[in-house]
Amino acid sequence: MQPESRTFIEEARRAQIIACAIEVIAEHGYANATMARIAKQAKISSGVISYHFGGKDPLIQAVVAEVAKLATDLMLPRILAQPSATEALRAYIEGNLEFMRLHRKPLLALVEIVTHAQGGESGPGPYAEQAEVAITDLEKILHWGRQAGEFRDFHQRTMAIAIRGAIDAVPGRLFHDPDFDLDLLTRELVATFTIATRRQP
Amino acid sequence: MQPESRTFIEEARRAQIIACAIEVIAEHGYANATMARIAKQAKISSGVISYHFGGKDPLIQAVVAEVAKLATDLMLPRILAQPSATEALRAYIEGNLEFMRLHRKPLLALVEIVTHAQGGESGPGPYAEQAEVAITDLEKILHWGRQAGEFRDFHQRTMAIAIRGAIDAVPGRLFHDPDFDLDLLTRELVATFTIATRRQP
DNA sequence: CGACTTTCTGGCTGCACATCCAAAACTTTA
DNA sequence: TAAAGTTTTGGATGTGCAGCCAGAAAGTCG
Repeated sequence: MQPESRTFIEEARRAQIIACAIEVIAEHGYANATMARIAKQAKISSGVISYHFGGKDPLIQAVVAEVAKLATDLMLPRILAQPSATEALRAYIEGNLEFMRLHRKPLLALVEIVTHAQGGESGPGPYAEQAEVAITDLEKILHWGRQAGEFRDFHQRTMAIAIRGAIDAVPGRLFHDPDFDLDLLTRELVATFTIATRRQP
Repeated sequence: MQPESRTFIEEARRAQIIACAIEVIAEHGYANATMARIAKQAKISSGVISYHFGGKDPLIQAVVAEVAKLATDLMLPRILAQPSATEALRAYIEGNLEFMRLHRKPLLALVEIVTHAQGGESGPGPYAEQAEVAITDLEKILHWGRQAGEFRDFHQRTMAIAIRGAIDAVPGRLFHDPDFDLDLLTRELVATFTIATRRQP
């Protein structure tokens, strides 16, 4: 069913259920996020979720789409506005960490889903592609900097993996230590990778 | 029951079951690693596992202990043998990636367990401490380099998080892309963090 | 107001799983 | 070899879950 053809009630319910799913997953972890629990959070019967989404998997997918949209909307414009690759890299790192500050719970929910969800058997997992895209996008910035002569001669893919790895490690820290100094962390990460990528004297 | 007081059969069974658990978890993922499946892999009845380990949780703990021991035995001597912090950091990164090469399956199993296991509710999770220790150990190397004047003036904890994040991102890549060039990755990661940490001219 | 559609409820069903257990098979001891 | 101990089997039990459905409630339109 397309968004345009949805009732007002339909839209409201979907939004409410997605919000409650995010809340429950972020607070109690993916494994404890049962249909019943999400329904209880929304103060509705669990059948309603099946009615509007068709099952648990589609609901989870909707949550992922929602959070991914939030993140893209926040970060993409910032990155594209930069005049140089060095500044784009800075904006990339800052944007990621800013998102963690502004949307803690949605981010935690996303991380829970991406790390815990799996589509039967050892296969790539349903969100491997998402991770791959994140790496490739970052590689584009690095490529830009290499072309422009701003960066030193490193292996793009490895550098992309290192940077994303460092960023992806933050939610876990944030989760277990809420008093984490994100500003400090942001400054230090930007400094570290600016030094690590720049053309050496 | 202490290791010394265990029968020959007891020891053999425990080792066999742990090996099979590693195999199953690494090949099929934590979620698909049921008692029945591990038992089938070992060609025994599932009751035997309960008999020797007392349940699933203790088995998983035993697996973690086993792999952690493997890793420590490989890496610690290498790191302690280095004459400078810079070389210790190199040995740390190389040791970690060498471990991934030599013990792919045990490592995958460990990662699966650490990311998927959880002890009810949102609490710290049973292996949060393990991760914390890994960070703290790395901080010791960084502290050494700072004291010795080899490294620049960065925030130790953030740098430790970045380095571990980069290393921890590798298993995921390795898992979905077995033809990954680990040698290249190792060289590049060492180069990147050597540059990122060294005293700037 | 009625017919009709959309939305919701609460409980039922079936499945996958860890755990438990009684008895069988095996091993050690005397 | 018999008795006592250990190990293994295979199935029974109970739990927690997603999905399903019959009917109730709420909303819409002539």
